Amino acid sequence: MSTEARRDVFQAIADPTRRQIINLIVKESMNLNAIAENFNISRPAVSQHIKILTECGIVSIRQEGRERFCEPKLAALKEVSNWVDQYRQFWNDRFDSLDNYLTKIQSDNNLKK
Amino acid sequence: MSTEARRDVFQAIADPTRRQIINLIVKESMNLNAIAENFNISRPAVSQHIKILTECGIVSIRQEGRERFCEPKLAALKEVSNWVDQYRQFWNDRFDSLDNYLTKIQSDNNLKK
DNA sequence: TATATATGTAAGCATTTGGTTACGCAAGTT
DNA sequence: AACTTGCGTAACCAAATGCTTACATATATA
Repeated sequence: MSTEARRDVFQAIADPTRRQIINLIVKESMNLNAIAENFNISRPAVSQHIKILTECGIVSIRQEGRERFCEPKLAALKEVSNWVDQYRQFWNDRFDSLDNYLTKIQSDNNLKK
Repeated sequence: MSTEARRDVFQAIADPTRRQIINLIVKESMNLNAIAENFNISRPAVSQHIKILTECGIVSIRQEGRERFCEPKLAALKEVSNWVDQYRQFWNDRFDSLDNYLTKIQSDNNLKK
């Protein structure tokens, strides 16, 4: 994790631990120690994951006394949703079952030219 | 990219170059050199990206003489689609506009307990 | 057959990533 | 005031990532 970098939602969700963190706090807002209890990694490691999630807008922090509660801001996942949605047709159409839909798409493209 | 590792769809799409490759070949099946022409990185670098995409099932190769055409198998993105879909409600519901839907979810959870 | 083309792969390298331990500090508690 | 709790961050480290160049191999083509 180290210092910093350009944070990106796709990169943020690439890590399985971070996906698990999202899945945890979506059920219930949790403070950092509570989150860390669910993993075998150290508390600072979790803290760094949270930092990444915060930096790319997937998580927001609500301070409450000395505790910091993590809340998901899942609208940040819209970017991923939009990206993947543009390809949805390619596995939903009737050619899917024939396992040759790609060839079909290919020939469609050729027709357009 | 290096040698090998446990390939994962989420990790595969984390790289912007790989997302661009997907976007290229979905329009038209292309061989490796044709793909590489679209990037400023070397041909072997593209080859390694293709390898990763192949290993996690997003791309398949159709050999044709000495050329190898890359075709997308976008059903592999289903995993991403399913993952992100489970959170879709959290940015589609009416609380979204109030920007406090998370608080709502939180209180819902509390009620259930 | 000799050459050109299309590609894979190994080796090397700088950077990033994900983890650790050690420490510091603010906010509660005694 | 002294102690405990919750957390951030720095320093360090091993492994992974993304790239390069160099080379090998298979398939056309002249």
